[in-house]
Amino acid sequence: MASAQRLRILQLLADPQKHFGQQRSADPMTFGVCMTLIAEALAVAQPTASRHLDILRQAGFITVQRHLKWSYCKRDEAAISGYLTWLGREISVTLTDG
Amino acid sequence: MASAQRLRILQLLADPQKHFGQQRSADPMTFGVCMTLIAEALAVAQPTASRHLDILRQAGFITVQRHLKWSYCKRDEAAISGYLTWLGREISVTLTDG
DNA sequence: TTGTCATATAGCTGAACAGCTATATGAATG
DNA sequence: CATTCATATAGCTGTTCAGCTATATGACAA
Repeated sequence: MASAQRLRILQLLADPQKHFGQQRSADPMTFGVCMTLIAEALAVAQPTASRHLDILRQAGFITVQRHLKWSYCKRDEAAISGYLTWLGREISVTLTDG
Repeated sequence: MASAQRLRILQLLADPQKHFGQQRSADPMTFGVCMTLIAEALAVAQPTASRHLDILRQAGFITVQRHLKWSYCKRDEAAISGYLTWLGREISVTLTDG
């Protein structure tokens, strides 16, 4: 699931204030970040970002919350860390704390 | 780096005794597992397995030790768990112990 | 109800990838 | 020195994937 671009999205969303502080419609920390800003940050066209974000959503790594005309994307921390734990078990590694 | 087939190889090599107990030329636990047996276990042609194993070796996840006419593959536990730790930091997750 | 804006979908293209067969290499054996 | 066997390389094919443009959708604003 984790292409380089999708990892990058998860990285950006880990610090919304830093990367998306310019968002005016809603607080990026509380509500999440709208897709257009994410597309800009990745420097890809809007449909490209839309597809990446949809895949992340299907995989459960982000939630997408509609409000007015925007879709706000936010990390699902439990799902992300759960995935890493699963991956560690899958290849029989005892993870060290990060 | 981690395609499904390459994850599968790491899984198989996590328990050499169980999956490659039939290896006669050397103890799979101590020396590693030869490529032909891995190809059989994956049910792919020998060159296909050879490429996967070379990629795993380049990535540092396995070591390949030549002895007589065989190449014995073995997990590099430090590299694997180091990778997972790196991945966790990369996406800003504090890993839980597995 | 028309226009505008954010997002989604359709459909295309080129690159990367995993599989295969055929063949080369290199070491050990007869 | 020829043969055999494990592995590597070359080269092909079909599939997946990430990007794009064009266009549809759906909601709010005028």
